[in-house]
Amino acid sequence: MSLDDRKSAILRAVVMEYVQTAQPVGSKRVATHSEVAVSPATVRSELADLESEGYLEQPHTSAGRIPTEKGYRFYVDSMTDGDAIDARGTAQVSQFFAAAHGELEEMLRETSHLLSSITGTAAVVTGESAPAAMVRSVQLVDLSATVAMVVVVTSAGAVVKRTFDVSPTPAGMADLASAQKVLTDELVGRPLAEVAGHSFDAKAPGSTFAVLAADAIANGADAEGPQVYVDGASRIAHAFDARETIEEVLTLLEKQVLIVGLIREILDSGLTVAIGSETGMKPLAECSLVVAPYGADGETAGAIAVLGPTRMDYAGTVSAVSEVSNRLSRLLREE
Amino acid sequence: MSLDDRKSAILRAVVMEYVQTAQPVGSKRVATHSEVAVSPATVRSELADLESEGYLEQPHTSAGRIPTEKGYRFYVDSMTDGDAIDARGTAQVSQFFAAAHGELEEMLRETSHLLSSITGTAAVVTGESAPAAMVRSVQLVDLSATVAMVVVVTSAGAVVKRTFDVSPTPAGMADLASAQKVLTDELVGRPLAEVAGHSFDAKAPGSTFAVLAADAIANGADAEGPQVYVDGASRIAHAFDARETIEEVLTLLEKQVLIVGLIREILDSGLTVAIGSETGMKPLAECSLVVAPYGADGETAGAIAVLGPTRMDYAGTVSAVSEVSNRLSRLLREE
DNA sequence: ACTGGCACTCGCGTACACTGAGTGCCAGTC
DNA sequence: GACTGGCACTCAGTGTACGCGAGTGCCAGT
Repeated sequence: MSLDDRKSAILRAVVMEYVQTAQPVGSKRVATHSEVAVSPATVRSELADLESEGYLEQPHTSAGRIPTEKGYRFYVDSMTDGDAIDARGTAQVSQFFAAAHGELEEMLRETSHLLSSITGTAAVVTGESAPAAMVRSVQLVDLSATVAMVVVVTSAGAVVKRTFDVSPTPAGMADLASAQKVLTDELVGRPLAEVAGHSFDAKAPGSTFAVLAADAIANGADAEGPQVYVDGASRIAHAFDARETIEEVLTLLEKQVLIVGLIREILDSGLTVAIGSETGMKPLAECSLVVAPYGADGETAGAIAVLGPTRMDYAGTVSAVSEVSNRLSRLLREE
Repeated sequence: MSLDDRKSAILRAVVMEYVQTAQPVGSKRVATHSEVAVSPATVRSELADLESEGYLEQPHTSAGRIPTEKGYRFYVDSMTDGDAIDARGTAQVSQFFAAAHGELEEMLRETSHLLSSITGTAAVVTGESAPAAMVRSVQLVDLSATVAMVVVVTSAGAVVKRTFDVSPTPAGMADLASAQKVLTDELVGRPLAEVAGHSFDAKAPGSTFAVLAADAIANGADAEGPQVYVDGASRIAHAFDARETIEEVLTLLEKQVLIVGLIREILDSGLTVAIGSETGMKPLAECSLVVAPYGADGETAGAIAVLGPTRMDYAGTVSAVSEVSNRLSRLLREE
């Protein structure tokens, strides 16, 4: 099934040319602007073969060829690391991570911005999914006579907070304090996910409060899910001409439904490229998604992804995503 | 300067018709589809007057009229509360606030979603700007040997967190605890803004830590600014046909530069409608912005806003924004 | 003061021819 | 046998011409 060298070179040339110009590319162009040293007529014959094998298609008879999904897929699979060299982007990434400061959430937000600006399209970064983290600290704060708030700090430095109604039980500051002690004693060091199932000693002072607080946190952790940072959504408007497509893609980004599939995608494999229908989402028929996990010590902390048109610079994007994912992982490891 | 009754009625009819159909409206249409009971010829004469006075314009000679900014402005100024009746929207708002639960940030996020879905365009909600809030609780958490985190809960239930490097001072858990006591004693009840200028008693145990933590918080509060929730950005793609416009507006929403001007806008006045160039931003030449403050007890906690095309349903949008702002304020007051 | 009528203006859609990029195929060459 | 130049063919895109129709401004009549 693999193509001979010349076909492969021609296909790669077509993809690269099309990505750059957004115009169907013809035999003459390939013959001139690539390392393939044959005449247009020969190229034409090869192009016809590639088309019949499904790697290319013609918008109409008298036009050049554009890659099909299969064509892109071949191109991506045949990419070597040599394609990835992009000094400007790498420098930008290095600079960014050198200047990175402590706040994780803030940094993830900025990471999405970085990725978007390097790749020139939309970027998505997901944060650590809450349930996996350990409880490091629990604190109760009374906000009013009837409402209190429980604040949990996790091992990753994330904060989960949740208000709850204390009116059912006659409240007092002392109860709050003892409830906090109960919570601290029993929950610190355990995974956040276990808070839901934890049973408290009903006799301990303040345990009624503690239960309320734990319930609140458990509900909150379920409801919230992982943090998601999106940047460069506006660049989607640049990539397509059909307003309808733009709207659909933006809606998807906004709903953050995307990331569900996205996270599943990278569970086992590492850096993944999904092209068009491979994303499994109808509105993304004309999009490609480059995803990579990040995390320290084999643990996946989250994912970074770039969403762009199928007609995107795969070499540059893949190298950018890969670079960012590595640096991000290293940073987490050092902390 | 005010228009006579008939001119006014005709102008209003043109605006409403144009908002609905997006087509330039001609004399015949006005004569038929409105309460103005005169012949098209008469309407034509009036339209010509309105045009020469700058309320309307013609895309080209043989087309109908569309409102100018001045025309929209007149329409908005002449709106009465009677225009605002929209049972469906009101019901939706009521239902939303009846089901509202405690978490402020979460609720503001959902509020932006609500506004966007009622009005069918983009919505922006800003949260309380941090510096104004009171410190309700301070807690220190050690994350690693060299990094600690300070978590401040404010009176509004917001959480400000910040990591800082403790390596300069030989650390110990005991110091952390006493630093926390110092911070709690000295800061609770004060505005967050004053944390920056606060001077600690250098002799107290843990005061070195306390200073580091306070600095971290002060820096963080400066850097972060108010929370901003944007929803329905994708709907912008629906409103314009020029990809360029879409991209510019989306970029603006993304950069959140918008909200700076927006907040200034509503400082003194209450609910405000800014039409086209009135927004003071070039990319918003074809947009209008409906802004209202919300907050309890005369204190402005934040702003809610809707951003749509100049050709928008002002009556419906204004009533929705006004309704949401009122309900939100009431909710805050009750807490 | 309003109205009907009329000549006029233009954007828009259709029709049509022309151009040019690109193709497939074939005969000729190395 | 593989490659190439040449040729006829296809067809999107562009420009021009033209009729249609919506809408206008103006004017004379009520």
